[in-house]
Amino acid sequence: MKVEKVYMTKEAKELVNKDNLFKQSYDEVVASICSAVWPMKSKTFKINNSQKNGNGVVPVKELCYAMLEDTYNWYREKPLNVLKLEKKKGGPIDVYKEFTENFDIKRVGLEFETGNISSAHRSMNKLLLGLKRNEIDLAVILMPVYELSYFLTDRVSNYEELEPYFEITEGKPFIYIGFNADSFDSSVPLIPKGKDGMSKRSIKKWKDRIENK
Amino acid sequence: MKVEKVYMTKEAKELVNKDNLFKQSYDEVVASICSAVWPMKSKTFKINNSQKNGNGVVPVKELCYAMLEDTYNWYREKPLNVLKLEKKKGGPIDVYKEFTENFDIKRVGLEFETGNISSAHRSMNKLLLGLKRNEIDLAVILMPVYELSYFLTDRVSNYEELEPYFEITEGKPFIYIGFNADSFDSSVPLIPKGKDGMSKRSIKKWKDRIENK
DNA sequence: TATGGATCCATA
DNA sequence: TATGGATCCATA
Repeated sequence: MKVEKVYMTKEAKELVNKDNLFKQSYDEVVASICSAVWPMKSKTFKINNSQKNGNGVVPVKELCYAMLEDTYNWYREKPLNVLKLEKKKGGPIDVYKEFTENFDIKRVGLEFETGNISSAHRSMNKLLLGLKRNEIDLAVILMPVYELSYFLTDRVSNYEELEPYFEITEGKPFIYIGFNADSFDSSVPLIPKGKDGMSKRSIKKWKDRIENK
Repeated sequence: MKVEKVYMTKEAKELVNKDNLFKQSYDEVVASICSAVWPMKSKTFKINNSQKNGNGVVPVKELCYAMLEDTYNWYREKPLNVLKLEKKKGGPIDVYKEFTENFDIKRVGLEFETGNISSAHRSMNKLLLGLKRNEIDLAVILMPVYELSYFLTDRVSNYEELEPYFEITEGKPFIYIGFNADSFDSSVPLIPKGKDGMSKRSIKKWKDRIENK
């Protein structure tokens, strides 16, 4: 996969340009999404472009998650304290890592969005809440660009459709990353839809880290 | 239907409490949602509570829209200029009215949310964008409370699930209204799902108003 | 039961 | 084609 479009708010640019830990977090996210391939044995991500909305989305995230968790030690499903402690409703942040150097700690929250585009708005709002409550220091949203989403399940999140709303996060350290397939090829297998594509790899959850302490 | 939970940001309270036009807009929304009934000939809204997620949602909005449009002259599908003029992606605001008195004009945007809860986040963000660009002066979101949503299509928007995110709109004039059925009754018909419930009533669109000028 | 998601629909 | 929505799924 390749990164095709990136938008950083002014605040995010500052962090990434001037701080090594934030720079590292950004680089890890980019390296992880770039590591995704299709078909499984391929060295690049080729998408079957023979039919609009022909491919499912579930396997798309697998290799990226694997690299974030296994290579870079990010954690999955970090609950927001604001929701947990105040007994409010709401689920965890998708992917999370604390970068430390001496006594410095930088917390980065990432949402990998392949759900319905409306779901990307919830992700934005969740990350906004995390920033507002000072539970993360940088927010990142990863999603397909339009050109790729055209061949995935109808109405999945895509960079271009969320773009008009980027300005809502002005003043906050927010990064939006749009990725695309490396190539389009009508001869590669379609990515299966439904549960067929579910991976069984056990995920590296924040909860488990906490409990094992 | 009855209004069961209401949250107004400080800014919204000020507007509604101190300004007759804003007060009127709020009253019209409340009167309209309260006018919804089920079954069709009934005088109140009775929901079949015999099975979780048993009822569809489409017909729920019909009477409310009808009253807003026909009795109170609200318009449907008002495009945001920020999206239209700047050629950005994005659809219109669901319901809209300009209240005028002498040279005073108050613009109210309303989203009636019965889609997936994630869709309510998009509605929030769209209204935020409208406020930010000074295209509306007050934002309102109408949705079922949890107790009612339990008997509607799985995962529809509900007041309680959006509630933790209300604080994102702090500092903006925002009103959240949660409505509930008047009673629960396992003998009334289930509200049909799918296209069966579609009404054919032609809606009062902002576009048409503009074009008829 | 709670929550993020995946999928396909209806209409303009 | 574009966009909001409606519906049901998978997992904890």
